[in-house]
Amino acid sequence: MNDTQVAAPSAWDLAVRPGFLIRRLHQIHVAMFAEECGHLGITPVQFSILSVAAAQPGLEQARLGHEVGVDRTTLANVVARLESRGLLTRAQGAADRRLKHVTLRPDGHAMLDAMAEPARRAHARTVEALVEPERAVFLRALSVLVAAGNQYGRAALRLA
Amino acid sequence: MNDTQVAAPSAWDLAVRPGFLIRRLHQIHVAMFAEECGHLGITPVQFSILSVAAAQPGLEQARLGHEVGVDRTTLANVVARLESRGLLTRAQGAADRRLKHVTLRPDGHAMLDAMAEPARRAHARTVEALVEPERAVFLRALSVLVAAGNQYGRAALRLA
DNA sequence: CGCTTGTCGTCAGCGTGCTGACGATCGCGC
DNA sequence: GCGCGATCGTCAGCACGCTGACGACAAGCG
Repeated sequence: MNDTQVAAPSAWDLAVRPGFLIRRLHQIHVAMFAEECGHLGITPVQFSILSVAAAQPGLEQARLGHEVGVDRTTLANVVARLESRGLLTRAQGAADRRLKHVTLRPDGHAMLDAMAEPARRAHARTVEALVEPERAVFLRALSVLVAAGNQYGRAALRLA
Repeated sequence: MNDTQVAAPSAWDLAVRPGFLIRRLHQIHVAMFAEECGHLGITPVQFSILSVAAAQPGLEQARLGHEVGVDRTTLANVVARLESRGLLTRAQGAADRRLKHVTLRPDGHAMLDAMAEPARRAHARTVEALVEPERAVFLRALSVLVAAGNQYGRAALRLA
């Protein structure tokens, strides 16, 4: 071990800090997603929201946020953008008037269809550099870490 | 196999999309980092910039951005914040007057010292849920993916 | 010398993600 | 019925990260 004194910054290279690598990989994935899907003007988060909204029509914003791991404030912004583009609608709840139910419109379904193939490519390319035994291990480890840390932040997933 | 028609969104669960997991893990790490270091008012990106600026005093903004994988526009914002807090200085270059050389001030070094231990904990906790053989494999895979995708986006690392 | 090309820092603008706060509403206990 | 706490959506404000554009400057070329 070293003296706790030794804080020589180059000794603790950025490239070995897990959080640093995760941030960079996220940037890389977003760039690849933009390359594949940019012409459609949809971001990864918007794609996730459309996917869940298609699978569970009428879901209210709070639950939708839990499904996609998006903070309710952020979700309101993103959904507002998608609504203004005519991809979905927000309807105030009848039983509980606090809720706003989100439902895809035809353009939203069409967008999902158009995105299926390019989005699949973007996700595949993100982990393409790993050869097969490692890739599966990596993705499993990723799932483990996300499940373990799910309670952190405002955007905890519902996790079934 | 399915008809390409079948776009049933729940069939392609969010939780198996690599990019989705990476985004969530990044959120989780940021939350853990805030929990450990929030009282110091420093974010992960700011910590990376301070680290590199300490190791390579006088580095200009462009190179600094390449070292930390931060777009030059974003870097200008972050550095401006750190400067306004007195943690570093920006000095216009003498030889090349386009450049702005970034150098840590004493408060910046003190901040790095104060952050060393909590930041180390935040990074460790991010991958804590993996037991040892898998953790090393995961981190190596992360490095491989970052190296492979480094050229994407505006924030490519210099990679030695 | 002047022109072109390229780099560096900056700006405006947008999207994601967080905090802290607020009004509106619901459910519970009384 | 009424108040109390909890929840839902929203707002203001801030930090990252990107695009496209711009002025300032450097370096190469004719």
